[in-house]
Amino acid sequence: MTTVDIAEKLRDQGIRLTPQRLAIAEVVINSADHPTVRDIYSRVRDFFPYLTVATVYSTLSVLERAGLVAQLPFQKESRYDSNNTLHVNLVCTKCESIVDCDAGDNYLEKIKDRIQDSGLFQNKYQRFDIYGLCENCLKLS
Amino acid sequence: MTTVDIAEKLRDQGIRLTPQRLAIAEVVINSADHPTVRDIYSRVRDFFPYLTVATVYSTLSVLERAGLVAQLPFQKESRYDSNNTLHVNLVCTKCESIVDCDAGDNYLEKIKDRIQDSGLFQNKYQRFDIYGLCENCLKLS
DNA sequence: TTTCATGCAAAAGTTTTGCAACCCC
DNA sequence: GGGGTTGCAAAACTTTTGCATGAAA
Repeated sequence: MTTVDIAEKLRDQGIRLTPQRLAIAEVVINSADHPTVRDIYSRVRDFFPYLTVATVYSTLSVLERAGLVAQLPFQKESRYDSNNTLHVNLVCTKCESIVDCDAGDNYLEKIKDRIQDSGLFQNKYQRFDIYGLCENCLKLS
Repeated sequence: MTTVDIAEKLRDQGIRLTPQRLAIAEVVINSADHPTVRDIYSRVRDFFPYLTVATVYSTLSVLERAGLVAQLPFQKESRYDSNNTLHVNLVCTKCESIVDCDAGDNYLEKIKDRIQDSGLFQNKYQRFDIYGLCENCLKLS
């Protein structure tokens, strides 16, 4: 996604536009590796040497409330996902890589629909992780 | 599950049996509310006043490695799940309750099978959370 | 007897908070 | 100009670690 598109998205959501925010949003949205806060901090810091982690945390919570990114808490630290479609995260327990994966046949939609239709719960968003070994770690073992 | 059954399970897994471990395992396995470490600590402490949180953490990691419980990291703190079947966690964003739910039609099994069959990933275990409003919070709103 | 768990204390690491200066709208 | 954001520092909290004592096998 281009810088201009991201700026427009932020404005659409009523988020005040600052250079730091734009840079942070750009890094998270254009990273497919589900970066940690330290990853994001480190990548954005190349452009804003005075940036602090507090600003990164603050911005990420703004982006999350706007629905642009999702926080994925893990045991050690959170990862961030900018894919807001219904998908599965394939989490490698060895190298800690995370890859998005389509579940196929609209299975996830069907599960959510059924729960919604029961009237016992009102769905907002979801997280589906499958833990195991990624292709690369499989080869190495 | 009875104390005797739990003791047997621990022994089967080669876990050294201590009164503290048995009590912690019993609390987690017989709690359907997905307790936090502090919840577990507080419940077991009634019986073992000298118990420390370090022991609770240590025991939980042993139980997790044995596959008896699953850790669910959240933003604030982890919750513990003793349901090792393929299910969905309905997580209320208002009252923070977590209720297990069957997905129906073996959808989860089908999704996992497809990923496994692709040969690109080797499944171990999974976590599927749906966030939203629980029945009770829906009524109150 | 040997090995491992417990309790206690301290450390580590992530995330949050408070506040003054500054920038966006 | 007004209100929200940044940067800096410190605090809060969960989780981990080290080590001596004590209990399980």
